[in-house]
Amino acid sequence: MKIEPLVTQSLAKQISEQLREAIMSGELKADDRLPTEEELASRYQVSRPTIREALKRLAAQNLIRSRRGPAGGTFVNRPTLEEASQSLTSSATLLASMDQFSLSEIADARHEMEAICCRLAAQQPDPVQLAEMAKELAIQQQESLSDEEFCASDVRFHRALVDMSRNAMLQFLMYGVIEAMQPVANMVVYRFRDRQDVIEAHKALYQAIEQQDSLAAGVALDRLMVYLKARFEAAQQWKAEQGQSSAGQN
Amino acid sequence: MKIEPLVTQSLAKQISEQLREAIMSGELKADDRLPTEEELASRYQVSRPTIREALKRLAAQNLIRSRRGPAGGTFVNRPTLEEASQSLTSSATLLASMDQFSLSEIADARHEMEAICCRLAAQQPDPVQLAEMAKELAIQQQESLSDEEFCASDVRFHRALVDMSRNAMLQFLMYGVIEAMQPVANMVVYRFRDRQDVIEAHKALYQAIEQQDSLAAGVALDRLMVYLKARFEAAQQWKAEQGQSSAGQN
DNA sequence: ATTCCTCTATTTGTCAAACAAATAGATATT
DNA sequence: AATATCTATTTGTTTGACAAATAGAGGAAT
Repeated sequence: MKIEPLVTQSLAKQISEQLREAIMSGELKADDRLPTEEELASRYQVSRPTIREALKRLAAQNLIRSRRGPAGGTFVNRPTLEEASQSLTSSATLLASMDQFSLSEIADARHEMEAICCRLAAQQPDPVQLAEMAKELAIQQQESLSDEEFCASDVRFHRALVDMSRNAMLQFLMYGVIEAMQPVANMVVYRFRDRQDVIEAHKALYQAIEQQDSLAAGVALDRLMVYLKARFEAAQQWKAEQGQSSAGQN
Repeated sequence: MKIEPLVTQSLAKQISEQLREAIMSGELKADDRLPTEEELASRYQVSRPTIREALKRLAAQNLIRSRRGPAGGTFVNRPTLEEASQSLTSSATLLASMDQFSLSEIADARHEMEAICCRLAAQQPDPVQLAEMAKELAIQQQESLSDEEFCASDVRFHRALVDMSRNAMLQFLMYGVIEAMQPVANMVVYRFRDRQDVIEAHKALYQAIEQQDSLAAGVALDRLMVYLKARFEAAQQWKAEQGQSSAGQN
């Protein structure tokens, strides 16, 4: 006689799993409207709060959205690369904050992966993204730029580079990885001299890709990444020391 | 006069965001116990169902777990690489199912990224993972193996390779990417001859890494990946045709 | 004294019924 | 014809209650 483990999971969890399957399998397509909460409740033979908990689980994963009113209801979301990347970022940030991996590992992974993008980009650079990079390069040279704005432009510059890889999966991953480094990047104080160094590296990167010179692009990226990694580590150490001393003061 | 958009978000969403912040910032550490639902309700001045909805959102993201009874309650989860990779997989699968990117893009991304892992692994191969790879290699040569078991062993083989990169961030990403390809991989029917080809490539890969020959490892991986990609595309096309004809029959 | 059982208090899981708030569409008014 | 109002529908939130699991305390039997 085989004893089955019964279903001891909460009803809400089971229902949300079922709906999730339906969405993933394509049974429920983007922008499809789900039955009303009341109808779902009667169909699953549970109460409305239980249905609501199930729907909230899905909403937390950005799989559905809800609107009130007639013609309102619950609809299947079309996931965007952007949102998916953000959830990847938050996973990575969480893992990092729980010491599952270090920031230097993130930096190394980014370095390696961006090198791929560099190579792919240099193979057939796209004028649109090239123009984007040039634009950000110009922005970065404005001396009045705040540190936040400089970082934001830096992110856009690298995203344009990633876009040129013409591979959406790589984009999805890289957006997430780049984003995951922002908290540290924003901690770095860019003095005038530092910005100049970064901009020079960006320029070299831009020109190499424009000229379809993957080798030079790789070299320029290496230079930039090694430089950034050193800055990150310094910033992180500084932060650790601050934490130490302030902890000591308490 | 500036009109602020007020807070039109649902209470549950706001609360879950606040708790999420607390977890991410480290204010709430792993295995910490949250206040009871009732206490949270009174603290936030909302009803218990609202609190529950907020908690369910977090539960859906694997950030918390709940147990009934005294000494029960809601606890902060320690996220694992494994779980995070699974959520990455499901994001990727979802995006793919919604045509945000194609399976060939996933395959290409995996190819490029696994090449990185190969290079890193060959730099300083780890005996433990090498033994793991050898073990899986032996398993794959059993002729009685079912297709599913062959695929599962294939996954473990590649994961061992990825582990040798000694970079947890790359592991996290690669586990997800490899997993994202499984639905297609499982569709492929491996005839005897095909398995032999795959095993040969695995052998070459294993030996190259063992001998710290990154170049040879790269070549072996290229061979394997090109081969697999061709098989995947064939399987995918076959599936599309099946869908077409069965759709016509209905 | 030790082991086992039962009982109890605590906490999450589920339900029911109701009202609030938003909103699209119909209807009435100017 | 344009605008304002009403109404029906649907999600958002509250209250109150009971069910189910479970850790720990206390008692009974060996």
